[in-house]
Amino acid sequence: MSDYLEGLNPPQRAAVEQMEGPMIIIAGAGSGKTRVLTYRIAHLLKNGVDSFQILSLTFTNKAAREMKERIGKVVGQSEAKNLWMGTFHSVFARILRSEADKLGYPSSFTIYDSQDTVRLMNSIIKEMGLSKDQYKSKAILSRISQFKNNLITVKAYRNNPELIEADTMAMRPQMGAVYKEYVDRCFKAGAMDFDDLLLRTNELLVRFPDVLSKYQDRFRYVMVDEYQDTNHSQYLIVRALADRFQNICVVGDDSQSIYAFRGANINNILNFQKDYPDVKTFKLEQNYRSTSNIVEAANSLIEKNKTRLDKTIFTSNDAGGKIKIMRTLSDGEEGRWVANSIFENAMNLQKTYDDFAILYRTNAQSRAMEDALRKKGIKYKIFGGLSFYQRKEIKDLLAYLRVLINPNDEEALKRIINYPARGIGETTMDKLSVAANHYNKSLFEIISDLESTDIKIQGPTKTKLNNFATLIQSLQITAQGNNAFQVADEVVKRVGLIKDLQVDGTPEAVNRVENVQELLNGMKDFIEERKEQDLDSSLTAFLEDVALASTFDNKDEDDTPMVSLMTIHLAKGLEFPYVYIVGMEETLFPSAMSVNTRSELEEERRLFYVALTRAETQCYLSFAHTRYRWGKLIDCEPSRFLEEIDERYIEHLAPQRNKVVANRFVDSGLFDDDDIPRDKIRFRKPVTRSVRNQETPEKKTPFKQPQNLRKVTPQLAQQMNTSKPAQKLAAGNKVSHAKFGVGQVISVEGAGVNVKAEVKFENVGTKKILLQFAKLNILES
DNA sequence: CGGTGTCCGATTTTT
DNA sequence: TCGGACACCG
Repeated sequence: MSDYLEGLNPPQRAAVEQMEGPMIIIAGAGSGKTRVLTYRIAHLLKNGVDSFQILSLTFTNKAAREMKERIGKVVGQSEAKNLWMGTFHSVFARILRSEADKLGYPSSFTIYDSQDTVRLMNSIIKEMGLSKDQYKSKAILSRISQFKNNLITVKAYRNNPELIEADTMAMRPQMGAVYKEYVDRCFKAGAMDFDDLLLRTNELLVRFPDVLSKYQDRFRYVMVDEYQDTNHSQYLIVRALADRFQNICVVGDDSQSIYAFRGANINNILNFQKDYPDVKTFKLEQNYRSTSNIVEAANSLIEKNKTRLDKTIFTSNDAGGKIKIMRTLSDGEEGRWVANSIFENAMNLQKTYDDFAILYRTNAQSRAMEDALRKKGIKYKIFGGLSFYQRKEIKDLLAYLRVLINPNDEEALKRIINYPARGIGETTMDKLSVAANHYNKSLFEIISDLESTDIKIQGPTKTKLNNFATLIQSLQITAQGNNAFQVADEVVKRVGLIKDLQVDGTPEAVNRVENVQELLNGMKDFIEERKEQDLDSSLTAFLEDVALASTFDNKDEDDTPMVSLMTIHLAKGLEFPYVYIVGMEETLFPSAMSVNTRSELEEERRLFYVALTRAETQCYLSFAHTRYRWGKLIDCEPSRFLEEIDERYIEHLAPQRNKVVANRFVDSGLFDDDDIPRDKIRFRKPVTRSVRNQETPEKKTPFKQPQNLRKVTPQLAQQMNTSKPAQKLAAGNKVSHAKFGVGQVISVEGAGVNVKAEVKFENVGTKKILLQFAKLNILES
């Protein structure tokens, strides 16, 4: 019956059995945190708490799903399915839908993803006539994100001279106006961005005490996982909800806080004890995951951080192998070494590729690894990067669906209004925008009732717009009473979304058609799954799921063992027997952006700590002396983090470089035991080299990517030149052109349809002209 | 209006 | 080095 308590160690068990009151579980890496969380919920349920009364917030959808499943195994699936469990964003999106009218939003509001917000910001900056160099949309958006996560509304911003001053100093005096316009436009479009899901929840709870009261009463037990990564906005929500019953349990590890860059506030966990004076604290300090060498190495590293909670991770696991450090000359060699090492380990130790992971600081580093793995014939999968749902063809279809549900969704509408091409161009769109602004209506409202405006749009264009409106309206009718899959299928057919692609026939087009097909299949699965669980399976629900899905939520259909490649951020919460952490170099890891302040550097160190503690059996670190970055070959120095690990736990695989004549490489001094102050060396900027890499470029073999993974740029088959050369044109020829007049050919380049000539015209100067189009008459050769 | 070529910026991490 | 945004021509 309560046998689930048996396998727990004393602190774990104590945490599980503590049901009431505020509590914090400080859970070191690999200390069985998920287990404790799972069992604690099961324990609550077994002790008479209603599953509807438990709210459990996790960091990823995947974590939520897994936990739900595990709880189901203890208490039964039917009981588990009523739990409110999910990410902050998905749980509160759900609540916001049911309360949307209070905030003036439609319950079918759209969730803008980052691509949508960038596009919107671009148009705002353009429309406001601001310089796009001073107002970089990404920078503006991240500033706005900061505001929102700290509950600084437009109004609050305007009343805050300090912020205004700061933005003025940063050459962005219009920041407030941009912020206002952005918020207004989202609101008009019935759209929320990621931050709005939290901000609007706060608004809801503050402005409507009865709503707050309702959810306080409902969620008598609140649990938050990865508490160290919550931002201020999330903090306030949790606090408000738990205020009545004070049954709040947060779990986290300050040493694994790695999301400060997007607003996570490590003080939320550091100060939890101050927020709830009668808090009960539980520390899970025994690591069950890794060898003691790994645990001790990680400990010796994280000790270098000043701001941390007091805890000591220990393990009774075997010592295992030491952390192995490999030094290579180039990033290419690093890749080859990793691939070889994985190959040999898999062979010698009888491991499958699932047991291996390659972790890196930046996505760009994956390329060298991919090349090497591919060459070695090792299967791999990349997490992160462009997700399935971000692909053009998928976004196009989703945009149609979004418009059906919420025609005011401006970004979706702009995306599809002329795709497939309907002859509705920029000029028309500009006119519509102006009208929308003038009449304070959405674009779609204007389009569907052109007559009531004095908009000057010509007959043919008018017809096109009317046709578009009719198409959408009739699809909207289809959308009623049909499920998500049926609607999408209908859209594909009626709109002719994949027609061009099917005709096209290039491998790339075929792939796109397959992707669309896969989305349709995905929708079928979604509907079935949701129905089984008695959950909302509407189109709205599907779109929400997609908007909040992360790369991890892709379902893996291919189960051949593959090496996992991902950024360290993505690796949090995962574990692998063999872990390779690559690119251990200054300015890469720690990132050049993070070495200026202590807190940023400490976050990088925590990131490294997270990376190390992913490894169960063996951990490898590698760095290269040269690396291609920004298309240039640059010199690199070993990361300072390498020498922050206690030597006792380290083994160098390559001869150290101090005594050898390292001719072209300036000695970084890393392995020297000299007395030169480290800073002097470390902060030296890498030198850009002009020397080209001597290695012969590897020939890329066509490679079929596994499903759902980041797409490798399709290698378009070189277009064969079947058409006859347009003209026999050579340098020196005298030619005439209808528009440019007479000139002399300077050079001819390119092949087939791409033949172009550089011609120096007497009157208009030098032009490059594609012979396929331009009619050049040869006057003299 | 639509397709193609050119130029510019990106590379810190993402729910 | 590569992809996206923009300009320009037909």
